[in-house]
Amino acid sequence: MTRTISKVAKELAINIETVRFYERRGLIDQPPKPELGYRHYPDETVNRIRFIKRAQELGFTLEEIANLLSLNDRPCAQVQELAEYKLSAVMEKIADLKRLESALKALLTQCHSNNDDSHCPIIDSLQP
Amino acid sequence: MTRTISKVAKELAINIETVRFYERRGLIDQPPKPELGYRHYPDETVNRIRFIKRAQELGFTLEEIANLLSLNDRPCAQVQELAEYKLSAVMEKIADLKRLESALKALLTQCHSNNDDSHCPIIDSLQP
DNA sequence: CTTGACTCCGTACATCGGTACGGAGATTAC
DNA sequence: GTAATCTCCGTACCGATGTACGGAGTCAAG
Repeated sequence: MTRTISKVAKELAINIETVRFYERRGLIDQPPKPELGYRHYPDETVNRIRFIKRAQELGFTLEEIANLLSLNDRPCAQVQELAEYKLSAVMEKIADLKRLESALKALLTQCHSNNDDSHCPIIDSLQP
Repeated sequence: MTRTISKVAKELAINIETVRFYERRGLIDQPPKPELGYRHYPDETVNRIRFIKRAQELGFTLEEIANLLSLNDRPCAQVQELAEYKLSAVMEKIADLKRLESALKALLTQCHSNNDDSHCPIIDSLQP
């Protein structure tokens, strides 16, 4: 059951280089190099990378994920704190984007009621 | 009325380096260097940078802004198209972030009804 | 005239999350 | 046994938007 790096990558549908990158970042351990042959990767590594990928989907950065991994079996309160911080960042970003959405919609509305194609309300709004 | 680069930067509350960066990117022209002394920047440059900054607030990238600038006095339809594309990107991003928001909120709710601090539902949810 | 502030220019560095490359050695398939 | 594939390792690069640095020239105030 020797799982070389390419097996890991295939299993997780990621790039070999990404696995190495996570090793360099200290997110996963690099297994020892045997006297003969290639390194082989335990289940734990695969599970850890799955953890990383799921946490990424929740919007955590690799640095925050390193943090989460080190908190494993640590106070739930600390994990909560990180999640709450992330939630507030997400909510703020949503608010920003909604403002942007409104501004763009308003400008487009102006364009739609404009019948002079050689002159654009959006461009006007950007002028000094 | 000589406006050197630092005057431009101060007037717009940006960095000198940023002005130079926009020159390198071709977003603004670099004024000719006089035989004696420093370059001086016309009103037009200041206005152009204001345009750039406003367009950035609407979420356009520098590349898109270069596009907008070149469209100045061009068909409104082309500007609209860019704005519509940008609007749809913004809306998609909002939808993504809302999904994320829900997921984080759900996890935090689980944490709040958890009374064992040494064990965290969020961490559990990330495990294989 | 000297000192300090400003400009000019090219280049390198920063972030974030990877991706690409290249050469040497190891392994596997036929 | 030989060819094709894989691994290992270090390093460089991507895109986006700047920021920082260093040395030489220039200007302005006292």
